[in-house]
Amino acid sequence: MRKEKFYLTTTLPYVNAEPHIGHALEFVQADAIVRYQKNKLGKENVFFNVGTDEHGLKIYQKAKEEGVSIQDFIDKYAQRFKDYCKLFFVEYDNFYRTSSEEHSIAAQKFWNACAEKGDIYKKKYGGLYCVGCERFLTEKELVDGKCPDHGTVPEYKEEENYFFRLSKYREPLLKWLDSNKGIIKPATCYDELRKIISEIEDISISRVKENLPWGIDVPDDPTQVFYVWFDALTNYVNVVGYSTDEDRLKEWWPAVQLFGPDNLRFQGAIWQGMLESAGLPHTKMLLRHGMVLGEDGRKMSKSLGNVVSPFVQEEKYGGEVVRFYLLAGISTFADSSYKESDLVNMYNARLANNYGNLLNRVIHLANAKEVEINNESTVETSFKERVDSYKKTITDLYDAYELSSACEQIDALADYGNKYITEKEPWSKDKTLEECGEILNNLSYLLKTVTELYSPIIPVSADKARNALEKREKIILFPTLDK
RNA sequence: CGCGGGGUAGAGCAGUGGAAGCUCGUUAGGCUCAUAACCUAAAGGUCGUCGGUUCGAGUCCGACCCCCGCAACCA
Repeated sequence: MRKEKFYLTTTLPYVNAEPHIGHALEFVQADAIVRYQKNKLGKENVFFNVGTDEHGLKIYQKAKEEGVSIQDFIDKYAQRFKDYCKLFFVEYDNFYRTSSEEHSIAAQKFWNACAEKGDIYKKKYGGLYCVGCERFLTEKELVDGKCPDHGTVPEYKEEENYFFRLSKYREPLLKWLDSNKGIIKPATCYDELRKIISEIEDISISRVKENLPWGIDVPDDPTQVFYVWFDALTNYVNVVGYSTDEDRLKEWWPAVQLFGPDNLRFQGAIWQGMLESAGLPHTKMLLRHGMVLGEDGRKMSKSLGNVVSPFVQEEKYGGEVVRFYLLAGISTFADSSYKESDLVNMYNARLANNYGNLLNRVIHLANAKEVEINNESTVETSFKERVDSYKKTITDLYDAYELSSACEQIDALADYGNKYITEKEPWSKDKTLEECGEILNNLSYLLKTVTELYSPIIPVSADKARNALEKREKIILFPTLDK
């Protein structure tokens, strides 16, 4: 019997700008889910893909603007994103780059698969074209009928592009969604996605190469290149062997896909249509995380001046503390504000005062009284049952991808430990050494459990805590932060 | 009437018909093993507004007000 496999992928950030706090949220959530699954299923049965989306007009333009070669430009940003992962302890199994040779080949094979299904056709497309921008503008972008960047009136121009027959999959996709209602989180997205699918039309999937040299060549048509989304989306299957290793693909795909609010259309509708066209199974689970808003509750933007820099935050508090806040403090699926005061409060309350402090209380007392701890076999049954019932609740939450709720329950378990030690008073002179030993051994089991459950969230500190507990070394893991 | 989410104690949130809750913060007391940490208790809300259904509504229905996100490439 085949062992259960777990494959999770994030979306691939588009590398035309520096990583922002939202990327951190997605990466960190993904990493926490993956670490939990690796603990549960074993590392070899879990696969974690991240990467960067490196084609398209904006990158082409940006590189030109900066006066560097496209290759240098994308290499630099891919590296920025790799470093970014390291900053927040994100350990991916693969970093996918859409500029790679293998990606081009696989994407072309994907195209051919859709073409063989009769789902790709050529069509003339007309629109307002700005010569300065070298691209079509939408009505919305225009200011007084002029291009906002160049101040010129765009001209009507026609271009012939390839289109993907997405409309053909409208009904099949609705059917799929309706018979898989639990496939998307949060559940409130279900109606939204259903509406998106019910309104999907065919989409343009290529650009004229003359206008946009930076893209993957369309098979058998040297005048056209892939529209960036159409190649980028295929990465999720390419990375696990699409077109190169059928067995491997079957072993891993479908994946759990994590993405942001603006990506519901692409991941939930377009990509699902593409999969169906190519004869591949649909995504296993669609997780749409929330948006990190500014302290004022609005979307971060330079003009509002409410942008939180992940680099400044990391420098100030350390990657793990920021990570903890993103996972425990920021709502997992709903939009929520990033507030530094909340970060400090939550860190102090949960990690420093509750968990960290309890760890020291137990280690310190165990050493002072010279009693045995870390003996699981002698933990009091009723106490163990209590701890294990918390553990069950928490692992259920992890399995449901409810990260912030899981964190809340881990905190509740540590809190139970603090109440327990206060009530039992193992430091009291009235207690025999035997009683004291039992109380502290119970608590060491609780701490071991808390540490294990926290390890997907704060992996480095969890390691240190495990070590400290085993060696009975007193350690200030989480120094209190000033407000 | 573009689509969607939301308005519950100072802050952040849970709660979808039956005695208003949680965390942080605040105040008071206790403890003293511990990172001025921990424990207990208290104060603090006419659940956006108005109307309706019901024996009973934060919870259902209607209208309205306000906030936020999205609307073919910013997670």
